[in-house]
Formats: sequence, C-alpha cells, structure tokens
Amino acid sequence: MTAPDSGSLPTTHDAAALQAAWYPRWDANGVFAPDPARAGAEPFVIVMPPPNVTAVLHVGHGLNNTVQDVLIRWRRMAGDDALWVPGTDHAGIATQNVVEKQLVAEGLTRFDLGREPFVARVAEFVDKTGGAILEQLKAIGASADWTRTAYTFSPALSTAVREAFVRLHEDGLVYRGKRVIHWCPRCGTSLSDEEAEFTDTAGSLYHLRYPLADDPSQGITVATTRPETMLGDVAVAVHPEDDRYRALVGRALALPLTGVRIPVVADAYTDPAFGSGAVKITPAHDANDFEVGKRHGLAMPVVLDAEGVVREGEDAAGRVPAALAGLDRFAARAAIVEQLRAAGALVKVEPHPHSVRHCYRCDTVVEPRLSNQWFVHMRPLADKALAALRGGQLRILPERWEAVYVNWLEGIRDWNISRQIWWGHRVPVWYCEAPGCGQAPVVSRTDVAACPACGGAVRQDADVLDTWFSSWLWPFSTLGWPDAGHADLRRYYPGDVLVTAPEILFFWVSRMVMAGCWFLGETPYHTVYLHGTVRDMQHRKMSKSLGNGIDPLDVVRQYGADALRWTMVAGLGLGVDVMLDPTDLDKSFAPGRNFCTKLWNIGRFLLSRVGAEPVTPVAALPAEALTAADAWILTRLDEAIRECDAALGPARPAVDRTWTEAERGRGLRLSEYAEAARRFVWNELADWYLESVKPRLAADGADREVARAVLAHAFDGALRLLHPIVPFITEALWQQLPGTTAGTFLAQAPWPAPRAEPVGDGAPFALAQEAVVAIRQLRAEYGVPAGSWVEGVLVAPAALVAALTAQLPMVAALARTRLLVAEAAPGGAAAQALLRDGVEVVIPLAGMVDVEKERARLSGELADLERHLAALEGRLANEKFVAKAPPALVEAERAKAAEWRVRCGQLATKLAALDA
RNA sequence: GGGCGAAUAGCUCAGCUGGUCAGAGCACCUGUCUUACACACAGGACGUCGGGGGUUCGAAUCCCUCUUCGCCCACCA
Repeated sequence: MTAPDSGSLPTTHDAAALQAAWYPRWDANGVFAPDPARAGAEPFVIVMPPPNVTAVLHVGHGLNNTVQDVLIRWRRMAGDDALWVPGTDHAGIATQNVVEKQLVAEGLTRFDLGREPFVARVAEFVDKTGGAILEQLKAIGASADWTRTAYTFSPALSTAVREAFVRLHEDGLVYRGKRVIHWCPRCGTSLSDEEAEFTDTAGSLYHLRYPLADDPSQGITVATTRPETMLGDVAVAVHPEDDRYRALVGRALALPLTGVRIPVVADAYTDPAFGSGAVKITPAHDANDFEVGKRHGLAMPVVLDAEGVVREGEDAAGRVPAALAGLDRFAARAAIVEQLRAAGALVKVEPHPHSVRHCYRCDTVVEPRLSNQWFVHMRPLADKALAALRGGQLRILPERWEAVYVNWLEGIRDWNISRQIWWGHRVPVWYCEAPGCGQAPVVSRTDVAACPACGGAVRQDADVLDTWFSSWLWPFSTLGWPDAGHADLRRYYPGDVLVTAPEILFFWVSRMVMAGCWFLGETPYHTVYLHGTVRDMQHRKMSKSLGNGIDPLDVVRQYGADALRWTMVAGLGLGVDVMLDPTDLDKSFAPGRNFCTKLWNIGRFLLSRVGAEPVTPVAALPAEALTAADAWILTRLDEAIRECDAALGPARPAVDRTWTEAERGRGLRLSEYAEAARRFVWNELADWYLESVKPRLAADGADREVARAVLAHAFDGALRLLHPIVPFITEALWQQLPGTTAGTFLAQAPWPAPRAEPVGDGAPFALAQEAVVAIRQLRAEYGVPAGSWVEGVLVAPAALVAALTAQLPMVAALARTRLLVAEAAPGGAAAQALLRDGVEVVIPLAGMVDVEKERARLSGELADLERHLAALEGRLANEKFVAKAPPALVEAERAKAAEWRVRCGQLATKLAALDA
C-alpha cells in the first residue's frame, strides 16, 4: 500500500496502469466476495446472464455487465452483503456448431467421430478456449465473485438439470409426444418456438390445381408457399360453410405428379377469404395441418428427411417419384413447380411476402417436421409466473415490458426441450432393450445400468436437453440447488435484480421466473431490468455479420475501462438504446474520456492543495468557521447524494419482498444517477468551489484548515458517488485522500448519506455566483481580455450588502474584477446600473461602455421583458386564473410582475440616460 | 392481423402524477494556453416540443385523430 502522497500522482491519467494496479488488489483482498463481516446485512444478489462459453466479449456484454457492476458496487458500498454470481453457458447448439465447423475444415463430420469422441472433443475445446470472456469482463472492472464461477454443464449443475427434469416428470409436466416441431436441417435438431425466429421473406404463393380423381374436369385450386410439400398432402380442407366447395366435401382428389388419392375435408381452420379458400393438408410438415390431420384421422406421411432432402419417410411409400427423391428441398421446389407447370396443374404464381422461420443459431430456413420430442407442459408454471408479477413479487423495468411478459405467458405453449444434437445434458430416460420386457421408460436422477424389471441392457434416450433447460435453473442451480440445505441457497436465494436485454425475455427471463416459482416457491429476483441495445448511427444492432461492432477491449485500450463504463452508463436512459459510432470511437467515447480526464485533473489539483496532513472531520468544524462557499458546497453534496439515491431508487421492496404501487416504477435510472454525480463534481465542486477556495488555500491560518477539510470531504463524497461507474480512477484518487486508512478500499467504503443536521445554507454563495456571472457577461460583452483586471462597482439592496461584502474578495477573484460594493435603494437611484436576474447590480465597468452596443442590447432586453410582462399581466387579469390557480402561484406571479415592471422602468431610464 | 412504444435544439436523448420545463451531453460560434485540466475555461446562438382537433384559467405534459418510425406477438396456407 502506498502511503498517501499526493505528489505521486502522474500528471496524465494512465487508465491501463490504474486498471493493472487496482483490480488485482481488490481481488486479492476479497472485495468481490461476500464479506463474512456482513452476515447480519441484507443480501443483494445478482446472477450474471451467463455468456456462451465460447463467446468473445462484444459491446453488448460490455453494457450488460457494466450495468450489473454498477448496481453491485453501489449495494456493496451501501452496506449490503453483495453477491454477483458469474458463469458461462455451455450453449448446446452454438458450441456444437463451432466445433462442427472445425471438423468441416478437417474434412470430417461429427458422425465420422461418433458421439462419445465428439462430445469429448467439444469438452476439450471448451476447456482450452472457453471462459475467456470472463477474463475479458475483468478488464472492464467487473466485480463478480469469481470463486463462485459456475458453468451450466458442470457436474453440480448437471445434477440440478436432472433433478428438474425428474421433478417435472413426477409432477406430470414432462411428456414425450409425436408432434410437428421446428426442425433445422442444418443443425439436425428440433428447435423451440423461441429458437425459430421469423424473418420477412419475399416468397411466392403457388396456386395448384388438384383434379377430382374420378372427374379430372373438375378440381380444386389450392394455394401454398411450399409446393414441395404437396408430396405429403393427405387432404384438401375447405371451410364447412363455404358454398363453393360444399358439394365436393368427401370426394377424392388425385394429387398431381403422383396420382395419390386424397379426400376433400371440411374444417373450420380454413379461411375462405384466403387464396382460393381451399388449403392442402400436409400433416407431417406443417403444425396446423398436423392438427387438421389429427381431427380427421388422416395419415401423416413424412416426405422430407432430417437433412431437408425429399425422400420417402414414415408412412410415405409411393409418394415420392424417383426423379425427385434425393433432391434438396429447394431444388425439389423448383423441380416440382416445373413438373406441375408441365402437367398443367400450376394455375399461377404470385409474389407473396411472408414471414419464414429461421434457425436462431445458423439462420437456416426451418422445416416443420413430424417427430418424437420431449415437451414440458407449461401452463401450470406460467400461471405461477403470472401470479408473481400480478402479486408484486416481480416487476419489470421499463414497465411497458410487463404487458409483453403477461401476453406471452397467457398464451404459453408447451416447450419442446429435446434436441437431436450431442453437446448437452442427456435426457435422463432409459429404455429396456429386451424385446417384450414391458418395462416402461425409466426416468431417473441417477444413471441406470440395467433394466429394473428384467435386468437386461438399457439404452439412454439419445436426445439432449435444450440449453435453456439448464439456463432456466441458473439463479438457484448456481447456489447449490437441489441441495435444499446448501448455505448459499439458504442465504442468497431469492436474489434481487436480473439485468438483461429484452431479446431474451421469453427465452430465459420468464422461464427463470417459472422455474424459481415452481421448484422453490419464490421468484428468483424481484426486479428485471431490461436495458437497451447498442446500435450504430443507422440504428442497426451491432453484429459481427454487419461488421459494425465495437470491441470493448479496443475501447479499454484506447480510453480506459472507466471511459467505456462512463459513456455507456451516462447514455443509458431506462430501456433506451445506446447509439455509438463504430467508425468514430473518438467521438463516441468522448463523454467518458473527457469526464475521466476531468475527474483526474480535479483530483490531482485538489489533492496537491489539500496535501497529505490529516484533515479535521467536517462534522467537527465549528459552524461559524464555515464560509458561504463551504456551506454551499456541503449543501450541494447533500443534494447530489439525494439525487443519486432517488435515481437509483429502492434496492428492494421495503416490505415482504412485494412491491407497492408507489415503489414499483422507481429507480434504476442510471443516466440520471450519473448526471447528478457529474454535475456535482464538475459543475459545482470544480467549477465553483475549487475556484473559489484557491485564495484560502494559498493563505495560512485557521481558514485554510477549514477549506482543506471541506474540500477533502466534498471530494470524498464525490468519489463515493462516482465509484460504481468509474471504479478505477475513483479508487486511485481516494487512496490519496488524507482521511483514507491504508488497506481500506473505496470499493468497500460506505455509500454517502446527506447530513442529518445541515449547518448553513447555500443562499449567500448563490448570491455571489450571480454577481460573478453578471460580471463575466459584461466582460465578455465588452471584450475585456480574459486575463486582464478591471474595476467595477457592485450595487445591491441594503439587505444584501453585508452578505456580498463578506464574499467580495472571492467574487473579485472569480470575475477578475476589482470591486467596490455599493448600496442602492431597490429600483431607485441605481437606475444606471445593469440588473441581472434579481438582486445584484453591476455597474458597467469604468470606461468600457460602447454606446451603440449597449443601446442595442438594452433595447432588445427591454422588448423581451415587455413582451413577457404583457403575457404575465394578461394572465393576472384573467379572473378564472386568479380564481382557480393555487393562491401561492398567483402571489408569486404578482410578485414577478411587479419585479418586471420595475426592471422595465430601470431599463427604460437607462436607455434614456444612454441617449443623453 | 393484434398489442406496445416513440416523434422535443444539427445528433443522441431528459422532461414522472398539467402552472419557471423549454433542458443535458456531443456538434456549432466568440474569446482565452487566467501556473489542475484546450479531452479545458469563460461567454454565446439554436427548438411555434411531428400535423390537426379537443379538455382546461393554463398543455411538450391529459383526450381524440392523422402522419412517420421502431419493437413484440400471431397457425395468413
């Protein structure tokens, strides 16, 4: 630990050095882990949205984790037992895809390796390269408890996954069923509804004519966007009330190309207004058709295989002409359309923009496909999650997302949790291999080696679970669940805030709430904070494929982690997107860079003046020793603290983990918090107090000590307020403050509180500020060189002369104007004077009046004032206003009008004097 | 097709429950290397708060409508 020595601060702010100096010290001194000494404190828990284990840090992670770090540092300082649990996600499909790509480069597929070796290879890859992102998070200052780093595929979390699956099965909510699901032919697996994302596509609508089997002169025209599926058609459906087709219901049609006979059925699913009002039914390759097929007991021939290739699958014998077999689905579409055209069955093709589902991992067009999958029946879980929001155990900020959450949960559909990939948690179900044994599938928390009935061989279900099936347990699986007695689980569950982006509200956020409510009976957090997305100047989301990304580590290298953090937090209105220009980092990160430089300079100068000797605590200073400036800055600090507290809001519901209506929408306004702290340290402490206090610090004596004490105190407060946002600079500066004890950290220092019994107020100094501003304006107006001293007379009403006189040296120094103070009867003899907003009057600086300029200025000002006065008088003459407006307001308006009338008189007199 | 949100200074946005609310940052203009800071300081200019109605003594702030964007959901074959 370096001894406090302000002389040791380098003149320029070296962000890299600060980061290298402080992060390891925090880590080594246990700043990030919960403090055993805080066992009696309230826990405050955030679980980190686990990045994919193979991910590299992008600016979205940067934003997300900065927000979390700001919150956790804030609560840590506020005295909570703060815990931020970090970790990574094994990211089933995504990670498998990465390794499969490597294999492709080697000319191999996963099937060449086989399941076990492939999984081993992925695990090895993850071991070697995975989790790098967590190291990168340290570079931006993330103060997570790294001793608790978790991984969704660790043995401990695998136990949790099995427990969850088995428990849901016991609850009757897990089932296996044959359904049409979203299938990614490239990944070779099913996807959940959420994983199959819509993309607007300029498709075509093909109108096909299906003739009656026994009377080809008649027929029905159907419309489809996927003509290749016609091979799997088993019916044509028309609306029961549709008179056009009523006579045809029950008749047989001959499928073109193959001649397969299919019936016309009546089903209300059909919309008579769409297309021809008749729809072809392909139960194996369309979820709706599947429902129709079930209703009518139709066959469900599969004509596309797992790779999306046309092929006779289950129930499809004789349905695929040899010429088409083996064609990829898109090649098949073209071929079939051609053949239909040749056969005269293609009525027309029209452009048809529509939404087509794509795989969220590889962007391949999803193929609906009939297959056996595992599902979770979500209704009962969703009901609990809805109740939690409605009951106030959960809130979502910004609140408008609550409606989206409710809407989704109300319409919840069963969750397809099985995936036909290899990288992930195996479905914990075993089947007896012995023919005729009759043993039902065994769902088990532990591996099953032999059939419990016949003792014969068993095989485990080949599927793995959706990666989100482990993620949704994250808030408690990371804390020791399912071990109900685990110390972490008991102490830190439920947690507090979840910080994430709206994109995964359904994927993850809602499901965590459901899991928490279902398995533990409590929501995993009381607040969901949804931040915006980082976008470029064209408002496009930053992405690798667009090449418009920003590498946070680049920013850290160029401007420092603090500058990165400041820029993001200061621009982070609640739920508002953050716009950054990837082509101009200098401009994008100017706010953070400038602020950090300024803060450093403030600290460097202030510390050099305060020196290293101990200072008197502010509370111990005699009230009468405080100057107007001292009283003012202490008042401003109190106010800044209040503003920061108000912006950050309640850390948790006050009572019973339940939000009241009054609390619900409050807090987490990070940009407001940043602005309040910035204004204090820059516009108040540096621009005014520090400037005003320079002469006092240069002199010797008791007043110097008072100034030192107040300065140190105010800066200490500022550093505490700012630390959560810019931890490195604030820590480095704070360590140099005379009051700092060696071995303590700002990161663990108490969050400031406003004084309980303020001494003095800010009014007298505010008066001096007005005088200074007025003089500066005059100087600028008359082009007085900034460095030169001039003389002037400050004129003020008698009541204020005393207050101003005491501050005259300070005002003079700040305005570089030697001043006399003179008394004037309000509105009277000082008619010559230039008035500015109220009380103080500054006589034009001797000999510097430019008559023309002054006349123009005065008449302009007079015209403005007269206009405003007329409006104000009009309002006061309005009887309704006087009758209905609050009396206090009316009084204030009257006073204002009187003041303005006087002002107008003064200006007019002055103009006249000028002309004379 | 439903639902939600946004339109305020050149840009990105604050302005919560109607009465100093017309603001901040960046950009811009004019001075200044005033011995902490030119990534700064001082002073300035800039908006009839998307259009149109309405409620009210009074609206950027509430209601209706139009226009333009954005987001979410949805089984338009």
